[in-house]
Amino acid sequence: MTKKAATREAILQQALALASQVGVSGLTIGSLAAASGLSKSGLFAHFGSKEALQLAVVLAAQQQFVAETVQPALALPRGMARLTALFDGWLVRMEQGRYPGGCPLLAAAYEFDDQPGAVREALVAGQRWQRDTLQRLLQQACDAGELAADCDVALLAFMLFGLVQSAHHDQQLLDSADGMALARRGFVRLMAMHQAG
Amino acid sequence: MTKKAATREAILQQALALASQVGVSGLTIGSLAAASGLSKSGLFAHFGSKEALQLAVVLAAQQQFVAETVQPALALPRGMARLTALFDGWLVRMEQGRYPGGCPLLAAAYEFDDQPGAVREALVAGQRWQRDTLQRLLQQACDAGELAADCDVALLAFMLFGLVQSAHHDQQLLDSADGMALARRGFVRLMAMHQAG
DNA sequence: TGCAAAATAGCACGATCGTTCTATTTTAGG
DNA sequence: CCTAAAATAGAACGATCGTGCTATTTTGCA
Repeated sequence: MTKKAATREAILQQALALASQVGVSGLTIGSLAAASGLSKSGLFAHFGSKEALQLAVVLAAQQQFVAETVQPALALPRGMARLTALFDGWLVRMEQGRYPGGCPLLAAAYEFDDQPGAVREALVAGQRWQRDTLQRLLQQACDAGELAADCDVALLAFMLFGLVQSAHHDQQLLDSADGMALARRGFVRLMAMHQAG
Repeated sequence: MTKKAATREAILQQALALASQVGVSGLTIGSLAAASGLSKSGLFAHFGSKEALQLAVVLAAQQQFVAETVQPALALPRGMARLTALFDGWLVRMEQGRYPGGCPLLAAAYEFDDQPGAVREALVAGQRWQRDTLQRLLQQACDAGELAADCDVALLAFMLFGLVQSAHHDQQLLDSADGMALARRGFVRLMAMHQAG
């Protein structure tokens, strides 16, 4: 019983690395089986369908992001400390190349935005949660008096997410690390612009 | 001789619509042939290989973007007028759903960032040009005294591109038109922040 | 340690992929 | 209008796709 879960976990790790390079929809039972050292049918039995596999991959990516980047930030005190940790952890995560071919979730958003189904639903839910989290942390910084009380948290969350996307784009397509520095400068500037007082 | 070009153009239009939904790498000779009313081999003869087809699709998308959004903006006087026209035209373009499944070029950036070849090269070149253009227009606004002389045009271009990506993301994945309004508010705020004087 | 159960392999299937070849239709120029 | 050339269709190829089915191996428990 524990073997199945362990194998499944190993498959999903391989799948995440592979999906970051060829996309979640570019994943193939055959190639993933070869990468995992399993037979096609042996791997297939773990999921039952390709869509179930894709869904499992997306959920695994989301859980890893939360566990490795969001949770550590939430351990810090509310306000700018927590907010900065989340944003910077996000950038560090992609800077260090957590996945060889870029963030699988950002890529999947583009792949599945026109493909109705469980995968798309999971991506939407994850994205909503992420945006809400960002917004909540911004609001906490306002409440703590570290950001202006009247600042537009929805807009700020929107712009911070834009910084992350631009940084990802620069790193993955343009092979330029400048994006990270630009994103950090953008963050500092946005925060300074909405400082309390 | 003119027939071939016309058919090729028609194919590429179909291909752009299709690629915006399934991605440039999700394009299939068979499905594209069916959508174009041609036979598989008839269509294939126009390009010679799948990679050549993908490259043609990307180049067509780039040319359309330049012709339909960049050129009109360049017709306006330098400075904020031209810059605003470019940014707003960009948003209007996606707001109106120029392609049914979102911008094929943004999606292709995620698909091909790990796939070396001519397609990736074309995407990189196009992206570099676009970023340079944005930066140039920002610099013109500085030179015209409409933006602060010392403002960081590289960072501003980076952030404006982030706004566009966030808006696209919200519209395509979250089915939310709010992203457009947020992007416009972000633009206004960024410009106000760097106003001269 | 032996045995039911769980996990995996092997094989086959229809479908579709990109591509090549040859035949047929359609086009444009003399 | 006729005809060489251009454009398209049709059929076939090996490969790979996702997915069933049945055997075989491996596991955990009595």
